Amino acid sequence: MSDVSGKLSHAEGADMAEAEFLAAYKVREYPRPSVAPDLVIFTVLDTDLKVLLIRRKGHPFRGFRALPGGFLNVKERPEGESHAPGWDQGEDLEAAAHRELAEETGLPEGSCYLEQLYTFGKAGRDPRTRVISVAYYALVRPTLAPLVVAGDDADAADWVSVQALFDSGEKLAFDHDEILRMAVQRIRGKIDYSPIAFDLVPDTFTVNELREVYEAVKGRTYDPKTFHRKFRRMLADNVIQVAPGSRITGGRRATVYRFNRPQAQP
Amino acid sequence: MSDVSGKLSHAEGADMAEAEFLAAYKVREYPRPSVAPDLVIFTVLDTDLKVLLIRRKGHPFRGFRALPGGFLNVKERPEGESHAPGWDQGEDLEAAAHRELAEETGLPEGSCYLEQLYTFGKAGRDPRTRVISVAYYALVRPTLAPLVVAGDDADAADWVSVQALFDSGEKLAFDHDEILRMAVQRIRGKIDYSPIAFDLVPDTFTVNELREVYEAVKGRTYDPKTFHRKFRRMLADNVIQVAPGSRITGGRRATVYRFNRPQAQP
DNA sequence: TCAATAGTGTCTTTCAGACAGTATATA
DNA sequence: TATATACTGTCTGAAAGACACTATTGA
Repeated sequence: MSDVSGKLSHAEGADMAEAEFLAAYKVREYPRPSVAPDLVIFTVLDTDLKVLLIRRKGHPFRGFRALPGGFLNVKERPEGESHAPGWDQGEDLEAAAHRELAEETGLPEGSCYLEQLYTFGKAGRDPRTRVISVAYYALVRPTLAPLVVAGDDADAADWVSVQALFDSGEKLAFDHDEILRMAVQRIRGKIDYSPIAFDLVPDTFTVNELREVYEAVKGRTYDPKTFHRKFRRMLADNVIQVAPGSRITGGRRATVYRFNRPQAQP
Repeated sequence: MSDVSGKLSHAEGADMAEAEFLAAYKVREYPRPSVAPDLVIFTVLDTDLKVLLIRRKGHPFRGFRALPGGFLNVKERPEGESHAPGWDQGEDLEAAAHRELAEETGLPEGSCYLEQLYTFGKAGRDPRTRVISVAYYALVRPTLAPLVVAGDDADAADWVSVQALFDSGEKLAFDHDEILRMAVQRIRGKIDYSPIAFDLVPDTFTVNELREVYEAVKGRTYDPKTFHRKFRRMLADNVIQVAPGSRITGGRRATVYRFNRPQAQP
């Protein structure tokens, strides 16, 4: 059940050396699906969680809003045996998601947090052809959000309030409602035990700015004092550091902080 | 970037009604990957977390252990326009995972917990052809585990101790080490805030049996009294109920309980 | 009676939510 | 000085870890 030998029978394959086997291997001719990385791109603007949506100009779901997405670039195996093994199979799935993110937002690669969400593979979810959608979610800092190209007319991308969208009952294209709901659920859960909130504030931020991000994501208020205590714990644990300078917004001068991004340990 | 119109130009598509568009739609001829549901099937036997592995009989990775898996059945669109829309695109991705699970274990569908884990899509992860692996993990009750066919010779499946496997440094086929590690990490995290432990005990169980499952999954011990308190809270919250009967294992008679599976709310 | 398991009570720490009040800036 | 924002201290309750002890059964 788990082995596939293409046009080689199992017995033949088992008696050959690996390099020989691979050189002789032919892809089975069964139909394959398209694989599409779709993106749920979030930011927080005006203490409100927003998602980047495009308006579909063609069928199907013409006129509906949709999540931006694209297709995974796959390369076929070259005919000559000389190329195998180690031939170029195309781009990594994650690289495709990063590429799409950069194309859709116009932001440089690596400027946003990106993580895989879930893979959606119901038959018929795209009426044109069989498509497996690997959904990713991305977090864009509010300082970068206004730079996102809001309307090169190929696909006019807009920041849409998630709450307003849910309240309106507007239906998205394909199964994108389901994808969006799952993404919101994911970040609401994840913000409690991982530092994703720091990818939704500017590089330096005040306590209240961080609190407002929590409130926007969770869709509820936090007691400022209780939040301050959580903040002080993070400071004590060296998760955040005091940054130079300060900020003022109508009252007392506020300390600004910086997230102490943990170094990748090798 | 996000729209695909196959062999129809964008402008043509935009001026047609949806049914017409779909009838005229032709699949673009770009290469596609295979999509493979791979399974990380866990059980707990002798207070030890086990995973079901097969031994590969053919290239590549001949002789290595691997996770069981298969391929998603995809149907191509019929040529005649009469069939569109609503033609059969093949099986749902999740259905493919359930099917594979039933095939690999010999257990009836629906007898195990199954959940999507992550999608692995590095180029070159399968040297034969481009494969996107959608990994799922499954939980098999210890009462069912011995029924799993341990050696129909196509792919001799075995319950392997996860800890022993990690300690041995044995390398699995493909990127299955990475998949297994992520699956273990997932259930270790998830057991703390969701009722997956109840899918790793018999239908009725004692407090200590449930504790042993936690210990096996988390790879650490729990203070029996502290665990008992957690258990009493679940009883108070009606998460579990006292079941008829009792069990005895060499000492005092133990009460048996049943998980009060929450009904799916419509 | 002994061994083995089942089950309970209490202390301590940690953390979150909910409360009122002080400090410092602009206008 | 008035007002808006930044920041602090304390009480309470929920839950987890770590401790010693009692209860019931089979051998």
